[in-house]
This record gives sequence, structure tokens and C-alpha cells, in this order.
Amino acid sequence: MQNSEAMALSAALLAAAGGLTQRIHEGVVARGFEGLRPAHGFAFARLAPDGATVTDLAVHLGVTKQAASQLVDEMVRKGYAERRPHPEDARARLVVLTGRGWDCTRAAEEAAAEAVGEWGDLLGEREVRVLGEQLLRIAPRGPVRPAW
Amino acid sequence: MQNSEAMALSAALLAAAGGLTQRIHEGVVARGFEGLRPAHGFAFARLAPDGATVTDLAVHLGVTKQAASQLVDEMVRKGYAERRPHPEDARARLVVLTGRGWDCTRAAEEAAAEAVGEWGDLLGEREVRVLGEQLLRIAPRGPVRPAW
DNA sequence: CTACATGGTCAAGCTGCTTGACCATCGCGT
DNA sequence: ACGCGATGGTCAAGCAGCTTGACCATGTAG
Repeated sequence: MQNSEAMALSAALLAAAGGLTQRIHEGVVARGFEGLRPAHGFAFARLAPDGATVTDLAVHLGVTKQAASQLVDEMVRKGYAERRPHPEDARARLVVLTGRGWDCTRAAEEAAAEAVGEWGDLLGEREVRVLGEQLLRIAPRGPVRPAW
Repeated sequence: MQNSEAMALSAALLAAAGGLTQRIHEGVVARGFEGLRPAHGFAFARLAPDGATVTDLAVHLGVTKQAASQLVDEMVRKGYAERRPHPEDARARLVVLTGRGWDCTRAAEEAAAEAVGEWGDLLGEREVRVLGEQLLRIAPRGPVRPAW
């Protein structure tokens, strides 16, 4: 494969990711959840199952724990999350989503489904499924870098 | 398609894009081009063919022209670009890549080819090509948002 | 019980972006 | 030819999000 082809593929991937991010963000805003930036979405994803500590979140986002703490401050102030004492470690606090936080998570899922649904119209359901599987195979593990 | 599937696909796409961005960035640094952030890559892509004005660049990057101007300042200071008088408009300046700027562009292409080549090992050349075509079809036009 | 490691916060500073103001030039209408 | 709004670009100030550094509370190994 020539370098220019690799560049074209990269550009397409980055454009698709940027577009999707924007679509999800707009969809979330349209559903009435304001004051959030796309970076918050990655935090929601980490908090969603059972909550997490600030340090967990920092590792997941690839930022310092101070930055993660500020992000949590913001989410708490806006009613999306709350800090609870950690059941097993008195030093730590478990950050969990509030009801509104869960509502917002569902709104993001709906917005994502909307955007992905349009891909289905363009490529066909089957191809979209294949696309997802391929992306899963090439996606790296490790922290999600919310910034370029 | 269920919302959770759409979310999984979105996460995979974003992770793949983030990983690729990081890989390219690391590859560029490893080839001796320092002091650049991933955002510069999008600027290089716009400047590469025939140069562009600051305003063109601002639209392409989705930022204010002041921010684009600062970005150009930085690239000029580091020897990757230069401002030339615009041949048709005395108000405007045409920002073009220097020799070093072109070298850096080629380094980015090599790094991208390296990363995409690994996908070929995982998925097969043919599948990667299909992946590229699909991504092109779902990638939005318009400005490239270099930040989430 | 001491000593070091870990979770978390407070405070200060930096960087990249924004808004606002301004100047030079273009190009259209008269 | 001239006047005037539109456009390209820069300067300056402010802000938001992140970083580093210092610190305290609690956990854990010896």
C-alpha cells in the first residue's frame, strides 16, 4: 500500500471520528443536556457500570488526577455525578452517576444510534456490523485520549 | 441495531482514531520533527498542495483566524512554513510549506503507512482497502475538528 | 509503630483558544 | 474617480483546561 493511500485512509478515519463526536455531542445537547463537552462522554463511559475513583478516571482519560478531579467537580456541580465514600478504602471516594447522569448516558446512546443508523442507510446494516468488528480489532487498548 | 451496539461501534471508532493519531504523532517525533502537536498535522494537510491563506486554514480547522495565525506563527518560527505575499491579493499572505515542512509531511505519511500496515497484518490488505472506502463514505465533509 | 505508598485536594502557572479592536486592501456602486 | 462596506490579517487581553508542586489522610509492609 502506498503512503498516500495510508494518508487518505487516516484522514477518512479521523474525519469520521470527528464527525461522529460532533453528532453525538449535538444529539446530547438537543436532548436538553447542556454544559457538557465531548471529553465528558469518555468520563461517563468509565463511570457508567459501577462508578470509579478519581484516579481510575485519570488513568482512563490519560490526564493527571487533578484534571480528573476538576472534571468530576464540574459533573457534580451540574448534577450528573456524585462522590460517595468508598466502601473499602476510607481514602478513596467512589464517583457514581446520578439519575440525571444515567439519563444523559442514554441520550448519548440514542444520538450515537441515530448517527450509526445513517451509516446503515449508506452502507447497509451488514456492512456497518462488519465495520464495527474491524474497528474493534484495530482499536488499541489503554487510555482513551480525548484530545488530539 | 440496538443503542448499545451503536455505542460499542462508536467507542471502537474513537479509540481507533485516537490510537492512530498517537501513532502518527510518535512516528513523526521519532523521525526528528519536534515541537509539533497532532493539531499541526491538519494544518499541514491543508497547506500541502499549494499553500493557503490564514483564513482558509482557520475555516479548515474550525477555529478563529487569530488561532490559525498563531499556529502559523509557530510553524514559521520552527521552520516548517513561511509567509509569502499573495500573488493576487495584497491584503492576503500565502502560507506555504518549507523544505523541512515537506520532509515532515512525508514523515507523517510514513508513520501512517506503518500503522495502517499493521492493520493489514490483522485484517488483510483487501479488508483494509474496503475499510478505507467505507470510512470515506461515512466521513463528513466540512472542517476537520482537531479537538473533542 | 514506623516508614513508605497511595487517594485526593489545594494552589499556582502555562498554553491554546476566544472575543474585541484595529489597520490595510479589495471591489462594488454611483 | 471616488466612497464605503466587506474582507484578510494582526495585536491585545481574557478565559478555560490542563500541568506541576505541595500537602494531608489513610492504607500497608516491615
